Amino acid sequence: MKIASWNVNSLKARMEHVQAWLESAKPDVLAMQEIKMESHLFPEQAFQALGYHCLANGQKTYNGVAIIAKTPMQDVITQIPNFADEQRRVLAATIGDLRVIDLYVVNGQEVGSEKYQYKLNWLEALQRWLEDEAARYPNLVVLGDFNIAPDDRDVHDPEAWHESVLCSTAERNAYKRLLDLGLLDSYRELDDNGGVFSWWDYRQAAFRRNLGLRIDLVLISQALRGQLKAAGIDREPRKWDKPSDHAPVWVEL
DNA sequence: ATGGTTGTTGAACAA
Repeated sequence: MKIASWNVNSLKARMEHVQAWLESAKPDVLAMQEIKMESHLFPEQAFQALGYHCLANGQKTYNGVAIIAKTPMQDVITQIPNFADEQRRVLAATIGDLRVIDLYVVNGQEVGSEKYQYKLNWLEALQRWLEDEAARYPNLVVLGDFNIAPDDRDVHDPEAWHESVLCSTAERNAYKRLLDLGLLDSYRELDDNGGVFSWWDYRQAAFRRNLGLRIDLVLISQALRGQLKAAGIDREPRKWDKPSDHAPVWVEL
């Protein structure tokens, strides 16, 4: 079973890329972030034609997450419980014997900013929710755009990024607390090497120069560790014309 | 070099 995550940076702008990637990679589940459209505009029929069931949790202009899956989805949650938030950033569903939680973590803009504080508050609320989800669902997959590079191996220039947003100690500690719930970074389980990234800025030819960060992650619960066959980051779509700034990341269970 | 690029909405914001 192949499960993938992709920050598409506008599904309207990226629909052709997503369709092309689905036809080549053939994931059973794809969690998307930054669909940047309201739920009723989600192109459900086009995905159904490719054999996918659809769930969308969108809003106008910004944010928005969606999950498509080859089998039906149940027990859907579209917001972090007990956390007032206008922004559409989470989507959870049960798919077969898996609980899948799609996240578009707050970017945070700059350390010390209001948006950074919102990010830390959001991560704290996420932690409380995932404690419940982890207790309820042993077979848990938490994936998406985490907007946190877990450690310096995930950063092209750790000195330049030292204590800046996406790399700060407070963000990394919040990430570590998520792992303390019994979650594993599937990519790191199978590859210790640095220099492998999932996001490259559009500016300064960052992709060509591999000036990136690994901020798109697929976390799996320890109960699923024995089923982990492979994990990867597919750089190909980042080479296409008018790409998303993120690459799809995936696991095979 | 506080630059640069892209997407959405209509000059500014977010990433």
